[in-house]
Amino acid sequence: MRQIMPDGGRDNASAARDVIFGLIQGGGLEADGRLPPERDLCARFGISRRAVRRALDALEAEGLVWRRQGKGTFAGAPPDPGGDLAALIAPDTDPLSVMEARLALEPELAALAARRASAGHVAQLRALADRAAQADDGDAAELWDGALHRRIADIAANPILRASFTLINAVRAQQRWQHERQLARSPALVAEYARQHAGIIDAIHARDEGAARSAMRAHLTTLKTNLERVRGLATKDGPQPTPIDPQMERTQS
Amino acid sequence: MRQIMPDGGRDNASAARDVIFGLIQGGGLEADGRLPPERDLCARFGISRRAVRRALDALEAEGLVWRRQGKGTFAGAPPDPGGDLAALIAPDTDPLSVMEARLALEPELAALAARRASAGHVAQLRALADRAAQADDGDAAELWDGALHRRIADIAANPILRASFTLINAVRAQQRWQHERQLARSPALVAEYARQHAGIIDAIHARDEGAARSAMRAHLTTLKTNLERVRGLATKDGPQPTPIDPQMERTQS
DNA sequence: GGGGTGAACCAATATCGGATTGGTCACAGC
DNA sequence: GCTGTGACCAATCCGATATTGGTTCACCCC
Repeated sequence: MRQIMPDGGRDNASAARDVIFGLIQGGGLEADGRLPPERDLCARFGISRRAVRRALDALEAEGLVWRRQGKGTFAGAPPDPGGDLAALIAPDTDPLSVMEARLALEPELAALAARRASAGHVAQLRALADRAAQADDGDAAELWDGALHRRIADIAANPILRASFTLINAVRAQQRWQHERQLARSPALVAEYARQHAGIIDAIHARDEGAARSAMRAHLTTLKTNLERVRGLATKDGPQPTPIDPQMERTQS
Repeated sequence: MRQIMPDGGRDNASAARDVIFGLIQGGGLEADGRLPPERDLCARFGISRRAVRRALDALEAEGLVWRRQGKGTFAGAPPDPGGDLAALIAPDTDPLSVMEARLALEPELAALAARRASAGHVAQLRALADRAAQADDGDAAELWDGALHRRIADIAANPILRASFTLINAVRAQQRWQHERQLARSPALVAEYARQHAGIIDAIHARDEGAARSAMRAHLTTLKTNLERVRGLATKDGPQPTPIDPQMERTQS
């Protein structure tokens, strides 16, 4: 069998696309998502390299694979340039350091957003806050809450702080402690967060940098307190700022 | 002459430290800041490798060099793990956004440092501040100033904020505007900076988080003002610093 | 001519082995 | 005790070679 289809051209490429797509979804490839070299696929399917490349072009256009010269073709999304940094520092982090970082960054982002937000921006923020408030489960609430905070970071329009904020999110997404975060999202708290969101957005709308900063700080402090209460069943000694020691996490829990 | 000092031990290490320090400041090393391998230094000074390593330990503790197994010993700050990230966002940055980011981050880092600094840490900071104050040229001053700020970030002991701070430094090192930074380092200003450094360190020593935050903010505000003045001279049309976004810079406040 | 095939070539990456370099340890000497 | 010495380990670099995606070209077939 030299060819998938008895006769050439576009039919070969299209058929190859489907077969390769099956490979991807069927899991018939390396653990890292790598799929065979183009030349191997040529031989396997008995078609020209051009047809294989056309098939891969299609899959790439669909966002199903990504390719790198000299490296190979891989299934899934291309790797995130900043993700490796997050993975690098993630082992040294804990919920406290994340909240510290958010408390350092986000109030300033809110202040900058207050300085630079347009009317359209404010409307976008209100829409996001509404969705967060009306979300009926914790997952949805967290999704919209995250989108709101991210939008504020966007409006602040500082590339460096934006990248730092993204880094925090990447660390958070590195997910451990997801469970605690979920617990800190009871309906009563979601209502409280909604009020605080409104306050932040009002301050941004009023172009009041100081108020935006304070409101964001208060919001994050509330979040931090609730997070500590949920997981603080272990560390009972109050508001002690807790050293960032690797071993602190392994006690009692 | 087999030894720097006729008789061994700590004297050799200490003398070697000074000679190597001269190498660093005298610029007698490769363009990338690399200094000779430890074994070469042994041969050159006629002392044991242990003594050389002790000398390098001291320099490393001072933050003047960094070492990597298999790679070498280098003068200056350790390389940014997120350097590629910095290169990615560098095109979108300008001196204003850098100072914004520093103003957002470093006051919080100073506050955390005040919370967590040990007596030894404070001593290190004072030593670095002294060197910065006594530096006789702008390059040296910037070297020691950078080391001081970096050490504060280290003492803050928050991995995420540390990474963000490193990101800022990477963007700054991406160097354009080096010239402006140089101009903002006149002797009179260096003296002013020295006073402010002392104030920051005093606050850290006193464990006064609020004072440390304020002092750092004041210091950076001074820096920003001077930088803007220098830049204002270069671009005659006032401090208008290339808006990041068409609609953002209009508020004029 | 348009589309396809095959082959060659290019550029980026991986891989492998040997050399280099910082990190560490055991032992001897004072 | 501390210091010097040597040896070894682990991470890194360097060069040569192979692999891989990207590109171009001549050629063929409807």
